[in-house]
Amino acid sequence: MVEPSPAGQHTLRRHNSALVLRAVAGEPGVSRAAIAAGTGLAKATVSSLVDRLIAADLVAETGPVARTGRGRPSTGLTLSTTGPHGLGVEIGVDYLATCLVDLTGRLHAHRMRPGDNRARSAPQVLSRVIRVLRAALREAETLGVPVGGIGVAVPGLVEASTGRLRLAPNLGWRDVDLGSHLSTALADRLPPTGVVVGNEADFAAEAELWQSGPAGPGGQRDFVHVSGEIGIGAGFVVGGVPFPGVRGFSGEIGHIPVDPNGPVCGCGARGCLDRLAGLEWIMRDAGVWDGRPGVARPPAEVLDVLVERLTEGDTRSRWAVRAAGRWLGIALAAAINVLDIPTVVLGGSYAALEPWLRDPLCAELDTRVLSSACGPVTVVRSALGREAAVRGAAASVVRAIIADPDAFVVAGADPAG
Amino acid sequence: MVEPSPAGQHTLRRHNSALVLRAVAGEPGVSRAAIAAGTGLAKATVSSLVDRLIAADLVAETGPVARTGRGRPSTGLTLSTTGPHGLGVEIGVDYLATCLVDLTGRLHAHRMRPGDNRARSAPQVLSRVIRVLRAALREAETLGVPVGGIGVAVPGLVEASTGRLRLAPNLGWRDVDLGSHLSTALADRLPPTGVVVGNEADFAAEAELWQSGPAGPGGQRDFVHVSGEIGIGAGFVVGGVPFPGVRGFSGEIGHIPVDPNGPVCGCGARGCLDRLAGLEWIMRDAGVWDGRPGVARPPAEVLDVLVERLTEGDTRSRWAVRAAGRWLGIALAAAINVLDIPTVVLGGSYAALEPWLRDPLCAELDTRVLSSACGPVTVVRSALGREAAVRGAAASVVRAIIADPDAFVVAGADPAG
DNA sequence: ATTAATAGTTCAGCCGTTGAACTTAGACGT
DNA sequence: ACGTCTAAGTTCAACGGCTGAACTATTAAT
Repeated sequence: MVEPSPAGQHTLRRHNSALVLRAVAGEPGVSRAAIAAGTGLAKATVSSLVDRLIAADLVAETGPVARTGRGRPSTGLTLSTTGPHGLGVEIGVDYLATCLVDLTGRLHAHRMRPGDNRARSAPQVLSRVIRVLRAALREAETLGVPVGGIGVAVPGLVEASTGRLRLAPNLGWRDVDLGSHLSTALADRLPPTGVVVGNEADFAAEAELWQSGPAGPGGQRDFVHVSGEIGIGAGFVVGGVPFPGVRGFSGEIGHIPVDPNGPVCGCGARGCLDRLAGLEWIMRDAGVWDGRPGVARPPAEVLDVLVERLTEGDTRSRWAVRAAGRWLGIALAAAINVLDIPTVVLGGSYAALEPWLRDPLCAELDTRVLSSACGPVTVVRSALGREAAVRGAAASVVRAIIADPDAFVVAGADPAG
Repeated sequence: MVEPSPAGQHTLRRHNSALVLRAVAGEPGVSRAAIAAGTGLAKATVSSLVDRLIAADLVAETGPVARTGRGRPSTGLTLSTTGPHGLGVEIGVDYLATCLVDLTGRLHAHRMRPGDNRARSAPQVLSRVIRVLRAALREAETLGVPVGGIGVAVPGLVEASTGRLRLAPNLGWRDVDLGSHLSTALADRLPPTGVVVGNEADFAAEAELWQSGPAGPGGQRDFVHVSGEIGIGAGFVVGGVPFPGVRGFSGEIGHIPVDPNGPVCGCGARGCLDRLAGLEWIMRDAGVWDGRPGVARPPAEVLDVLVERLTEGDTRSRWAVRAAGRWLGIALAAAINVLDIPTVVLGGSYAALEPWLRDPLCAELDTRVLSSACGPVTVVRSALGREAAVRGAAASVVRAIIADPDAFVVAGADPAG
């Protein structure tokens, strides 16, 4: 929704600060003059804004030299690497991951702590999350970098307005008020932006957007990022901005009915995509894993075994992945007909399976997406691995700062000076 | 996308003008003082902005009296009924409709001209559209009301960036540059806002939003409006704003695959919703119409026959509509899992069938929408009939003016003064 | 008639942006 | 080595829009 608030002079500053910072982020090393030319702002304005951004340690000068040709050489500007960092946590089904990224998106610290979270109660896991976060905050302190905010990725429906986790089937959680719980527990060290909770698939999409630079994956700033794991989720990016849906529950493509009379899914419905193309079932169908679904997860190595067999040409594995590709194509055709986002990024474990998923997937998309008559649906493979969600959680903090730096500028200007 | 343009003082005016105008639109009869209190702007600012809006004839004073109690009585403000009007045209499969609405959304003139457009070539239909538009413009002139812009509703994929109609299966058209064609043909009488082409389902959703007041249907400003006719389309409204998708092709729920191995649809794919729950097929299955699909359309009265039989309790009709309701539920479950818009408005011919569609539809939604565990999906019936699309086309013109009046204010201030 | 209360206007002041003039700093040519 | 040229960045008066306080206008209540 458009903000229904009055606009004053400070609104201009805010808007233009964001504009300038975005220019710096989009083209590291730009000069003030180039920003002025690119944005349409006057040189004087850009200088004034840049000074403030430098004072807040969001932007840094790369040094006074940057030879171009004739005339006074320009002073390059970049996002400050000593500015506020984003701290990301992912509460996975069988691990806890953290990472720290700077304003440019570069990874500074990454930790992975295995351990089945389904075996523990929500409070147990939460106190572990708090310990892990405190450790990460300490680590940032020893590294000498300030933490701007914390992003928390969870595999479930997160209410955007409140930060409550409403439903996490794979964790077996319901109605956990993650946002305020973590905020109060960390009240003594709460970073400026606070704690933002979100869905892992949405964060993964954000990481993809970040990783692939300002142009986005495949040169697109609009894409569907599919996180294919045990459960299948999607994150949407429209015009370079995440689309969270009304309440934040968008992207649950794992529960699109692709075969209305098909097998029963864990959610109780019949023929959900999760049940027909989820990693667990692909592995069962391929015969690379014989665990019962939902009881214990296939270990990460099983994916490697599957890929190996696929490479060798194993018929059963190939058949299983082809079938999954077709079902995925049907679900994505539904999603694209609904949303009109003609680029698909295969992420998570699907990235590794892309060579074998691609053809059956594209075949379904070509016949079933109405707008494919007006231009093909592009399918690309994610550049990021399984750490996409954590990185996205951390990056979302940083993205929020870049999208609206002014609050941070005035807040940061006081203690800095 | 967020606009990457610099913000100056004029941007403030623009934003705040829209803010004030929206306040007037949302609560007809408000005083300047109430607007100031409601928006947070200073009284002086509101006065200044209102004066400009009155000068541009977007706002009118209702007369200097409006007794409240003690103190100086307030001067009520409303949207001007003599201000710019929106002219809407709908190119239906077997009719051409026009209408004229004022800033408040009230219908001033409405014409319906039957005639099968599939029998004619696109240029033939276009010249007829131009004649019809010229007639409507003359009529507006004799009524003494200015026309602010023209909205054109078409049953097909319209490229938002260019106004080109890329594909209209039910008309048999491909790649018709409606926008620029109409603009040049009407160049001598082109209204300020020009010509905007859009999908009929999107416009219908916009009409629904308008009709149901600032709160939206069912008190929601987020909903999926389903236009159920021969083809099934949907328009999405998120936060009170239409969601057009990346290229403007969103909402093609008629081609969601609901039964991957089902019957072949006109688009070539198998088991599309159109083929299983489109009006033509409901009528065939119900036995109220025996025309061959796609050859000639069932006349409008057939719907009345169907409704009559349903009311009488005819088993075959009820069975056919129940089946359609289930398929529709499956498709909408997919859409809602993707988009997270938990309110469905049944529009078009589906509005008349709502009593019989409702139960099977809701049953599917309850089991198949993952987030239904966090709150039920609401299903309501549209207040508007089949004229929703034309009205939406006209209303979209007016909505654009209200959303960004400033361009109109400065443009209108010159010739007015 | 006086007082109280509310609506709307006027005006000096503040703030951010702007464009022009100015300063800075290196490259090129002789 | 020196002056000239070019482009980057800064300074400053001016402009436009918002604001709060003071002021006027208009009605009800005492």
